[in-house]
Amino acid sequence: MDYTLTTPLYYVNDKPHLGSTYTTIASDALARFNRLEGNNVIFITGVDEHGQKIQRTAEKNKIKPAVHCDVISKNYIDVWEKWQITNDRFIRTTSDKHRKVVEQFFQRVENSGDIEFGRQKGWYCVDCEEFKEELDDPNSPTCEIHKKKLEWRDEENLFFKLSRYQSQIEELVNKPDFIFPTTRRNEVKRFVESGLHDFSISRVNVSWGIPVPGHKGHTFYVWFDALVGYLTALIDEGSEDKLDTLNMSGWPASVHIIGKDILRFHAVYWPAMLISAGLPTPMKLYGHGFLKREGQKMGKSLGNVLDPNELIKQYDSDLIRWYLLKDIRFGQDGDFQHKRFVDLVNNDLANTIGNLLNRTSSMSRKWFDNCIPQYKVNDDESNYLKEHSLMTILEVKESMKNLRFSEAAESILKLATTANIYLNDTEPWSRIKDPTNYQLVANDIYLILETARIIGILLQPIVPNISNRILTQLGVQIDRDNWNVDLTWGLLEGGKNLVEPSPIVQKIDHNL
RNA sequence: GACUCGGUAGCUCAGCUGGUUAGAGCGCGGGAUUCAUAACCCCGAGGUCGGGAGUUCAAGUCUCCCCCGAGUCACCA
Repeated sequence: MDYTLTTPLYYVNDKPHLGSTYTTIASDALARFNRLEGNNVIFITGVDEHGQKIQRTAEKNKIKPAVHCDVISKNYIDVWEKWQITNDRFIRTTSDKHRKVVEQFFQRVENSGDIEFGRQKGWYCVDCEEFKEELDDPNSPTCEIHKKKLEWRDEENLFFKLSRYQSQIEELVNKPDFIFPTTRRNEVKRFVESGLHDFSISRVNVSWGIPVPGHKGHTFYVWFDALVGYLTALIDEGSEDKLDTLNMSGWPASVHIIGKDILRFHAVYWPAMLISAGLPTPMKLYGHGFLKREGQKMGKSLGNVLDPNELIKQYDSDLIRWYLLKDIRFGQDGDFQHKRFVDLVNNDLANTIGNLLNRTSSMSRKWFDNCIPQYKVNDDESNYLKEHSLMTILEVKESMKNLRFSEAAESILKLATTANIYLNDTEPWSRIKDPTNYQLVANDIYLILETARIIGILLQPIVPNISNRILTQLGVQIDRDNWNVDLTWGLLEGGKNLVEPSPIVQKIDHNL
C-alpha cells in the first residue's frame, strides 16, 4: 500500500525552531511505523522559499533572496539529518522542477475557468502578506500582529474562484475522517459554512516568486506555490507535465501533518485547487498543537525559543523524541518543561526500560555462562508475559496507525513495567540459590529477555537509536524493512552469547 | 460580539453511550529488596470532579444559567 505523508514546507524566513522539529519528529515516527508495516512510504518535507517577506529579509541582510534561501534551506537539511529524520524527499520551492509543476498546475486550473482578474486595494501588511480589512487607526494604519505601518496597495491580481467549490468543500470537510483532531474540524466547518470567497493567487511587484505564465508582472502568491510543492516532491525531473500520472507516484497523500495554524489552507484552499486541477484531494489532515516552554509561549521577543541545533548538541535526539511523543497527546498543545523532560528520560528510558534490560542481562550472564538461557516448555506455565507482549503489539500498531503516539509509548512502557514486576515476583536471585530451580530461573530469565526484545522492536519508530542499542545488546538481527516476522513471540535464541550490558540510556542531570 | 473546545489529586492529564469505595504518570512520604544505571517492587497521603440549579432510583458523565481559560471568525508561516 502506498503511504505518502508530508510535513509542512517550512517557511525559510527564519531558521528551524522546536515547533517545526516537533512536527517533523512526529511525521518521522509515523513514516518509520508505516515502513515497518510494509507500506510503500514516501515521506515528504521541504521548504517554502518565496514571497515578499523573504525578499525583504534578504534585502535587510544585504544579500540576494536566492542566497538567503540557500543558507536557511541548508540549515533545514542539516538539522533534519542531525535529528535522523528519514524523509524520502526534500522539496525546495525555488527548484526548477517546482516552477515547471506550478506552471502545469496553474494551466489546469486556468483551463477549468477558475482564474479571473480582480482588483484588490487596501492597506497591506508585508509581513502578513495580506490586506487588512479592519483598521485600528484609519489615519495611521498599523498591523496589530507585527506593529508595523501598513502600505497602501491598489493592484490587479489574479483570483482563484474558490466560491465555485462551496458544496464540494463542505462535503469534504464534513467527512469524519478528513480533519483531525475533531475540535479543529468544527472550526473549519464553521468557516466553510459561512461562505467561501474567491482568493487572490498572484501578487504584482513581488519579484521573488514564480512568474505567472501569460500574466506579465504577476508572481504566484506564496500559498498557491507552496501547496503545489507536495506534488512536485512526487514528480521526477523531466516529468513535470505528467500530473495525470501522479496517482502512480503516491498521490493523493495519506496524511498532511501540519500545525493548527495552517489548517485552513490545507483543508479548504488546497482541496479546491486540486479539484480544479482535476486531481484527487488528500485523505487526511492532522493539525497538531503548539509547544510552549515552561508555560510560556515561545517567541523571538521572549527570547525563549528552543533551537534544535543547540538541543541536539546536548542530547541524543531519541530523548527529545520520547519526551515529545510520549508526554504530549498529539493534536493538543504541549509544554516543554525541562524538569519533566529530565524526569521522563530518567524514569521511563533509563530506569524502567534501560534497567530492565541491564538487570536481566546481568543475571543471565551470571548464571547461564554469559548466555541467553534455554527455555524449556512447561505446560503449567501461564506465560503471562507472552500474552501481555502480544497485546502490546496490537495496541502499539493501533495507536501508531492513528497517530496516537503517546498511547503507543505508554503501552510499551507498561510492558516494561510488567516485566519488572514479573522479576520482582519471581525473584530469580533467590531461587537460583537452590540448584533444583535452575530450569525455572532459566525460563523466567528467558521470558524477560524475550519481552525486552519485543520492546526493542516496538520502540523502533519512536526511539530508533535506543531500539538499536537494546537489540544489539540482545545480539539479535532484525529485518529493518518489516517488523511483522520479528514480532513473533519466542524468536530469541537460547544459548547465544550475551555481551556485557551497558546502560542504553545515560541518566541526565537536572542541572544541565 | 458569535461560535467551538476545555476547567478532574501539587503538576500533566485518562475517564466511551450516566451505575460498585473517582483513576494513571510525575512529584512527595514510608516500607521491602539486592539481579541492576542509589535502579526495581510494594504501600500511603489525597480531589466537595470550576460554581449553582435541574432531570433521574443513580451524574465527573445529560439539561439550563453563571465564572474562568484557550481557539476560530478569509488570504501571517
